[in-house]
Amino acid sequence: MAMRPKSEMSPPPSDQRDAVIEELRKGAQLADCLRQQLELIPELGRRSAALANVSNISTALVSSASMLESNREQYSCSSSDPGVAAYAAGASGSGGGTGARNGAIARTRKAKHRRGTHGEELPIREVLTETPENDGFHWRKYGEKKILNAVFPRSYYRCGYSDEHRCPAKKLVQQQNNSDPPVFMVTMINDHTCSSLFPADDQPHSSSNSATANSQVLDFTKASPSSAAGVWRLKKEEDAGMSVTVPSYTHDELASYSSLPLLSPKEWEMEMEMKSLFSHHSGGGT
DNA sequence: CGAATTTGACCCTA
DNA sequence: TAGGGTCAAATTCG
Repeated sequence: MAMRPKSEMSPPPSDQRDAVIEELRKGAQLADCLRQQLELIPELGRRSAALANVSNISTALVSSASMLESNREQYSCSSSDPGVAAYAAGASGSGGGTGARNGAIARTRKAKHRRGTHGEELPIREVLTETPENDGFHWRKYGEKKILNAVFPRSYYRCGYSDEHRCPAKKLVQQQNNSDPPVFMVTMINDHTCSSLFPADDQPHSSSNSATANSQVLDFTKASPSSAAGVWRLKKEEDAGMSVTVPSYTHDELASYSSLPLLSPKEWEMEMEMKSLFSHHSGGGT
């Protein structure tokens, strides 16, 4: 959204884009079928890992489709005012539905604020997710702030390896609504420079149980119950001996949560990683 | 006991 | 001056 000026984007022809969207949808449906099959795996650890992977694939596909759709809407819309888009985002963004206009203002101001010390643009990605922690990285919370016109506080995380590896990656997590499960807006700031520096067995919390081969995906690092509902839900399900199913959603489901484009490039990257993983040793683990 | 989280204060920007 | 972002001491947790 705030990644590049629209003028720099060169959208594919609409019919071609529709075809791509259709293919992505099919992929998401197939992933869903695969997930149902994976539910039958008896071993909890394996099943959890596989389900998480499939869910990531599904989410990536859905997000990509919605991203394309969102672009189509942008190009078909004559408005070039970024504030209009920000307003649309804020209108459904703040859970109580209050203060949409002010929310838009805050967002605009924030976007300006998020620059490097020398005024350079920071790489920012916004992702809607039910599992804000489930992105495969180790995060350390360094702050929480009640945001004006937002029902829920915003949590501030930085890469857990920011000190050791000088990783500049940061993440802002804000709960969007009070639905079950709640949806979080995750804003990623800066890319990880440490991602290749910590193998699975280097993770401080080996919560990856038996699924060590995929533990980068399953690195549910600790987080406060108040700010990471996804985590407590996962833990709850584990405690109850249930399968850990990271939820995936259809575009319509996600669209009902927010009108924001559902960007998840990180998950896209993860999917690419997984594809290469599967191609190297199909089956991954054992 | 070390690591992670919480939380109020402080700083910076618009 | 208001509001968002960060720091750091205190607290909690494993």
